[in-house]
Amino acid sequence: MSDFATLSSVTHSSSTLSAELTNTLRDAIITGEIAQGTKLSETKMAKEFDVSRGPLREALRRLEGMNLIMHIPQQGARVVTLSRELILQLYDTREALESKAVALAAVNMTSQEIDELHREIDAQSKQMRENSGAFVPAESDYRFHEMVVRGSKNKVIERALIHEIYNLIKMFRYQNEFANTSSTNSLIEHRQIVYAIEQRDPILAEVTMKRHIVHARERIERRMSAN
Amino acid sequence: MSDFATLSSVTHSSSTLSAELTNTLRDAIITGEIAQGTKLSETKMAKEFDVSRGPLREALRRLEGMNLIMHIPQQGARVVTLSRELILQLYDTREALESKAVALAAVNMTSQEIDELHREIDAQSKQMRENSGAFVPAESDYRFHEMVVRGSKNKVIERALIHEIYNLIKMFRYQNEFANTSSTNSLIEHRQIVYAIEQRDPILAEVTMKRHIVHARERIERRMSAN
DNA sequence: GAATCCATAAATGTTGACATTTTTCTCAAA
DNA sequence: TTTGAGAAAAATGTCAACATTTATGGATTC
Repeated sequence: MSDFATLSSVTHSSSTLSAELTNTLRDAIITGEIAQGTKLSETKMAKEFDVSRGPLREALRRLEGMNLIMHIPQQGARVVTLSRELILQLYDTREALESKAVALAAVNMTSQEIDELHREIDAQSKQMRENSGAFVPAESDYRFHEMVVRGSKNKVIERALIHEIYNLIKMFRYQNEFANTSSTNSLIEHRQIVYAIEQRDPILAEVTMKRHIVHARERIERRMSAN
Repeated sequence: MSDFATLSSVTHSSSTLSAELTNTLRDAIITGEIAQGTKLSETKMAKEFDVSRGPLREALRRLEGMNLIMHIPQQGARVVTLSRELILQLYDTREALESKAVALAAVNMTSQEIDELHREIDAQSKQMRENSGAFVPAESDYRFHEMVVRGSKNKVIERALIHEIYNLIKMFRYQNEFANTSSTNSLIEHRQIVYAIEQRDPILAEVTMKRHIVHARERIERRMSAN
């Protein structure tokens, strides 16, 4: 555990202390600064972050809602452990939600939003030409997928993915280099997805997205030994 | 609002006060005892339930994670309002998640679990023959769908549905008689779903479940005027 | 009569202390 | 050495009071 109060200084100020703590702890968990499986002692953390236990406990309840920690009454909270099983289940869930999201996006996105998608994958293309390494940068990949999800205009799907799935996937990718967004294939698939949206073809969009995520899942399953 | 502490006496005791409060408030919101859009005043509720604001606030953070309330910093929490838009988005989300769940269930369910599914729909069949009213009882319908979801063995999908989707759908159905599980068609569709699982045919199971939920969605969309 | 400002009231955010449960450590006995 | 009981320590659960922000209401002005 050591001293994970270090990140707190960098955190942008939110409206309430509890909300700030939530963001700080979320980031510390995603990056692994607080390791998987760590017991989150309220008393120790309250001292480290120099806050009282009230707001801290509220932040823990929120992180529980994000699937980032598990809480057992009378025993406390632990950071989630990313087992091979959980990762694959996350990708199955993502496949279901995000393929539906892109089908809706094909109907509901504005042409302006589609333009933004183009700009994002053009940037990806440029970065991959410049850097010899054939990887879509993680941040850009997240932006792309979040733009699609927001384009669905479905707040329930949006919240489920962004609030409860993506954080865990980010955590996994941040802490496992081999999980990174991979080859030029991803960029090609991104182009296919945008094409389907542009054609206002929800079925094509859904199939294309499904394949994109299944590919990612397969890549991960292959590279992951037992865990 | 009036006196929504009445239900608290019926609540089964959980391990912590905060967890009890969460369940009590969840039920009160689902039944409409606390009406949609109601401002949830911490001070008033603390008095009514005779608890301090600490555990109450933690319960509110959890209900927020269940999509049952919305919280605005420095302003407080309100019970969610079930707009026509939100209901349809819930059903779209459910369609995506539950059709994936049943596909997984077709692969992962034990034959013992499938037997339980049979018992449940047999009970539904019996109840519909006895009561002239051609409705699948809501509680039995929930049990059926939850058994399927658990059968997927995917904890992420299970939590998303049970924790964040079903509560809102229960709330909608409880507060709108017209939203009830409808005709004999539902029972037939349940039988088709069990058949597909029994055949270990994930694709058939997925298509069948998707149709089942789309039908429910269409029924609701028809019966709902603007909102 | 409507709008604005200020004082008051009330609500949310935060804190530190108390209560109860769980964990840890010590010491004795098998 | 290992096991078990019991006391001590530490952790989680809960409460009541304080701080700060937001909402309310009446008086004043236009």
